[in-house]
Amino acid sequence: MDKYNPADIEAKWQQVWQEEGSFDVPNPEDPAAADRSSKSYVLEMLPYPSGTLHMGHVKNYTMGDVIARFRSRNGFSVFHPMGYDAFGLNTENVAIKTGIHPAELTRQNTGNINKQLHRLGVSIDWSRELATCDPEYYKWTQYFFIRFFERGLAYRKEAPVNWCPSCATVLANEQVVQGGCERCSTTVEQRNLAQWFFKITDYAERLLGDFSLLESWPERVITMQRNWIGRSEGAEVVFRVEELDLDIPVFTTRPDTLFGATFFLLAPEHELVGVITEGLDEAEAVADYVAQARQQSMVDRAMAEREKTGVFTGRYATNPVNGERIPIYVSDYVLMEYGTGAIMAVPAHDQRDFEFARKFGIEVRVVVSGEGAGQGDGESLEQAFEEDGVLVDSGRFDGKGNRAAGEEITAWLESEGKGKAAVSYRLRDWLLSRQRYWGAPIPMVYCDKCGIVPVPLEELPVLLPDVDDYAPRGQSPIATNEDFVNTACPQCGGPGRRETDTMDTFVDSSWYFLRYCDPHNDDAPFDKGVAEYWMPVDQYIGGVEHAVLHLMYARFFTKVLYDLGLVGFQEPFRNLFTQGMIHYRGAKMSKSKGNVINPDDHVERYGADTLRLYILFMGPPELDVEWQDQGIEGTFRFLGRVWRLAMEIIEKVGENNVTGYAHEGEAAQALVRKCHQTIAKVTNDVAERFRFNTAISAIMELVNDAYLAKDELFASKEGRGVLRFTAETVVKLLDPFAPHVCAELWQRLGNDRLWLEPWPKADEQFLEEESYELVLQVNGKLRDRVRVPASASKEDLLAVASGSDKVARYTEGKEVVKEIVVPGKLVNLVVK
RNA sequence: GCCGAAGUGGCGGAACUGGCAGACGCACCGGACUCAAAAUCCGGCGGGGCUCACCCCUCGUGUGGGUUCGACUCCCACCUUCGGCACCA
Repeated sequence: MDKYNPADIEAKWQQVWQEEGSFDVPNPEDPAAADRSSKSYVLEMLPYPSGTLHMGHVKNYTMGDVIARFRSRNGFSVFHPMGYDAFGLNTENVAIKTGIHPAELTRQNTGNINKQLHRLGVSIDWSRELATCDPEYYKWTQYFFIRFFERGLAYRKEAPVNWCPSCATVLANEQVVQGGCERCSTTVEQRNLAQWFFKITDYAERLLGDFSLLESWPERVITMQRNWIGRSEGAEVVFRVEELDLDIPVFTTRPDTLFGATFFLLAPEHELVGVITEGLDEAEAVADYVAQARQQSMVDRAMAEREKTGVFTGRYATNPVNGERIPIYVSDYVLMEYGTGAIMAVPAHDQRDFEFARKFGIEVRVVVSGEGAGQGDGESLEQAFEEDGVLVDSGRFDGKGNRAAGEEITAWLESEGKGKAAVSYRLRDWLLSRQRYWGAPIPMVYCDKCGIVPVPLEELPVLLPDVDDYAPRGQSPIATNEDFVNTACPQCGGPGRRETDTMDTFVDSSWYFLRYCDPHNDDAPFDKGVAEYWMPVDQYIGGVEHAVLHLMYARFFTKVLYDLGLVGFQEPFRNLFTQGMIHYRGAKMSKSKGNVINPDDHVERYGADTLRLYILFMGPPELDVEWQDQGIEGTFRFLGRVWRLAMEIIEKVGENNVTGYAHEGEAAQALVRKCHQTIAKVTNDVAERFRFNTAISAIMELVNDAYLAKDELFASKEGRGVLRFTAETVVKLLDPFAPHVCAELWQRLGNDRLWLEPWPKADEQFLEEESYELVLQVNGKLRDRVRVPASASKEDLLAVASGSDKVARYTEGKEVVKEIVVPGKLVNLVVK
């Protein structure tokens, strides 16, 4: 008997798949007329080519491959493409260090990943492979940028932005994690810079509302996006500055507390700070405070525990509900980026305002009275009362519930022209310009006469020029390339200067799933009809770390494309699965912790099939799991066991000995039944639940049963038929997980291409057992088990129960007060 | 502080709709094969107790309560771990 030798087997089948293009799917001739019901777009998040794949990638692509292969064998036309998120800082930083051109590094890295994916046996349509750094790709990224610009969805403005001093570039809000840079953790600084933004805030409402269009997304991802968008309902209320002809609007979620406003606050960056203090004695102190506030980092400013600071402006505002004059202060706990940058302060009912008022000796006036802490006056209050209650000291709204009163007050203000209901979002616009080299150039030209002018669409792509030095200096390295920078204004033909910033790589990855549909199209980013045919992605798989980054950006992009009439759907990913991470030695794998496991080593030692199988067998795919060095040994042993079982059957049964299967005899019948039960379980686990770990364990059980029964079964003709059927079933079921060894065994069993073979179907008649083990309980405690025929009636079961000696031992001399009979399961006698 | 997920043998995990807790795998122990070892095949493997190899009893799914004939599963409170948000008005 040949030994199980994964190296030979895997190379052999990978070559077949590559030469035959086994997983390539052509676009339909007439996409509009084509039947979409049998297509399935299976997609894993595309890799960033930073050298080699790590275990997280292996898990990601193996899971996707199992689903793709499973669906394919279930009759779906599976669309399973692959590409590379090839622009970006990692590559650029390596380029700076080594002096090798980023394009060359990318070529090496993508080539390497391509090889690794082939070695893992992932079933991909390689004819659609793409890299986002190819001009044929980023041409269309630039094209979208211009279309966004024309719609007013891409704009340039000067604003305080996040600056990472280590990466020497600005970052989007989503890329700042706990005050640090997402990539390098360096503390992010605030700088006032002119930058390009996408107006994602215009889509806040749709990004929230369209969750209803999704079929199956993890609840926590939706929650994370909800939190990130941070929608708050409330009111915009206008306060008038005394003596000046100035109205300042504020946003509040608590219009019910308006009568308790005892002061007014402006953010230090508020444009009216200078205006209202002009000519006053307080002007200097205010200016000092503002300057101080500006120097603070965003992290420091965002600390909730910090003591409140502020300064009086010398001006007063008029409260629109009661005409009261309240002092205007400037304080850094008011954020310019949220709401209107100004707030009304109600110290009795907002903890932050309360702290400020106590420090500055401002009146605390209770206007909502509630249970417990809500009793008492402002003087005795120890902290703000933020709960619901009844309004007091609020004019004609006294005695009303605060929630309802809030709505009435808002309506009243609206009729007076002093306010209106309003919604505010935490979400900020997406800052997409980067002062770095390795990205798609922003296709814009600055002209002294015409201003900002987009490059004409027919002149795209704006190619990324070569430079000598990629080191970041606060502006993109391409700014030093005069040939690139100097150009003619597309509008007036006069001298113009090109934009030298490049795009955030998240722009590139916001539409790649569309390009796969039509990757070689030179005339358009994609053919609308073809995209309509394949899209949306039926199953998207990736890491949860992209919950508010890639996944939200891609949703936004798709909605804009929908509005532009380029696609007919509003959500790109119908179903999302987020995989858990693989930990090693108690921590997530990272180079800095030195606990990285290289997949290549394991492929070399055990083969791709073993690695794939182990990674899925470790635990439920959505949970974080711990890599165990000895664990993989077990899966390798299992594949060896499968191999020996199949080979023994091939040798002893012969290729065409018995084609069907009979099931005379108890052992034969039991094994046939087990085969069908396993088919049913594996099918359900893979299709409905993505529970690959239990699917694999079910196959292991079948193999174990076959080992125990085989010596007896080899003796008879029926037995041999059953064994052949068992071997074929195991191979068919294991194929999505371990495709190479299964393809090989399938061939040795005398068949052809396994990946074209229909998925097996469980025969109902074998699923039902003829008898089962009935559990007998007394007062809910297990006392006996008895085998009973499946057809037994409730009465029969009761009779069995009372016939049991063990049960009798516990019911003796007691009164049976209740009999619970669950056919198929148990009988429970309740006694007193 | 708010929101969410998770806590089961020595370990990873199973038990899908409340019904035999611990499937499957790892580790460990024993047996077969062998001159021997490895590999392989077979068996055992939560704790405690007993008239201790057979059988039987009892406790046991983070902690404390509750609902139920019956709870790993449902409800309440708490503890721990992980993740998200957090001076967002």
